[in-house]
Amino acid sequence: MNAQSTTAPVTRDPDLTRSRILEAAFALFVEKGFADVAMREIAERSGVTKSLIHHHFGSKEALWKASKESAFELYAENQRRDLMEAEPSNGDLLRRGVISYFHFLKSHPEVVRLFAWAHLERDECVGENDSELVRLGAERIREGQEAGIFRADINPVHVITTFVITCTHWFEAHSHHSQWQGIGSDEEFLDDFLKIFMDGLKPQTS
Amino acid sequence: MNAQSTTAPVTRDPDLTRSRILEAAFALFVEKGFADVAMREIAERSGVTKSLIHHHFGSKEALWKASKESAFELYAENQRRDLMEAEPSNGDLLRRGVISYFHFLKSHPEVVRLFAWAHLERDECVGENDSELVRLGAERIREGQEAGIFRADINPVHVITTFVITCTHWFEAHSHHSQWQGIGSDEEFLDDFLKIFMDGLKPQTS
DNA sequence: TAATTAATTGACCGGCCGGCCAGTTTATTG
DNA sequence: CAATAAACTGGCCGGCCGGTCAATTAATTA
Repeated sequence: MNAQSTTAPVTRDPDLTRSRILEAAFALFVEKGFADVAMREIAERSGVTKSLIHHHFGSKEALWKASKESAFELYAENQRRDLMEAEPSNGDLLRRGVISYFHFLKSHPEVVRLFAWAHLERDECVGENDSELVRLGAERIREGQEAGIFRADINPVHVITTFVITCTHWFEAHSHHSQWQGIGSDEEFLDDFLKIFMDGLKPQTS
Repeated sequence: MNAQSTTAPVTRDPDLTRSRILEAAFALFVEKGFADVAMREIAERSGVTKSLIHHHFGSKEALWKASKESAFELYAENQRRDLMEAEPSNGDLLRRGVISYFHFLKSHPEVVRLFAWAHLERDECVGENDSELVRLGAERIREGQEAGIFRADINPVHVITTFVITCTHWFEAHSHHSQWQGIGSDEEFLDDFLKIFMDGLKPQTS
């Protein structure tokens, strides 16, 4: 036990520091949005000086942007995997896609909330980022339409939009409709939505 | 032209003042949310002193609450009218309800945004306020199910939830999906959604 | 009209905001 | 090992924050 043993053995790891800051900022932004988070809070939560945050990220805005980007990475990674796995093009493909999307959102409420904050500040990069994914999804729908699996009188992009919107807002406004008498659980709602959605997409006889 | 003619003829109207303050606050809260609005801005916009706002409303939080309530009044008034007009119970009733709801949101973006802010701060009064409306709507669906107009294997509340969620999020996340290549106009999306929704609700043969 | 009440003002408060800067300490490099 | 760069700290800045208060002015009441 030498003289220095009382002070922590200070070893530096800039990458770890950076990620710790981002992690803390992310959590706070998710919870309270950009305007209501103070740099001081982020500093405290990440166990780091306020100045050090500026050293690594430059400004609060930059940190906010980085948070949004890391949320989108989570999102995009999952979506890409979904599209890859979706190779076997049986009729059930879309159904499984919706279920997978729903459960991704359910298990990643941070992403849902961060996107919601971004929407309110009319952030456009969110849409830029996943437009390619939507394009791919819509292409699959179009194929299904040509194969006679889905009705052909609907814009394929609107098919994707419909289920994306429904899943997203189900979780985004949970505090709202969870108070509605008689409303079911996540799974029960998903089941009912899928009945309407999948049957509504069938080629209509009449 | 007497000596006082240069100074404004100061006549007081507390009610007008109050509503001017609320109007300014409402607009700012809609645009930037609670945290990012300063009392000073509200004062400036309404042409009134900051102290006077406190005199009339007490605090920033109270003004925020008043804004949310006035948004809900707009919302509820419209919904009630919709339900009243919906007396003739032909099969087309639901379709017209959805269309009406969609156009209400389209013409009241302030309401959409204020509700979105409220969701993010996990405000629960929004849901409390319209749960009665949802109950009435769900009752209509249930009647339709008993009459054989709608499929009976779905929770009526989920039918209401599905279209409310879709319409709301369509406008809430406009900045997001408006960037998706090939997406249509408001009306085109509504048409396509209605095709899926209405046909998905029909009693299924298979 | 005198007295009381309510609307309105401007100056002011402590406290927090994001950001900066001059330093110290550790790591890297030559 | 010396020198340079990078990580990191604490203290400080001007400015804005929501809120208060005493004083002034207009409306109401007796």
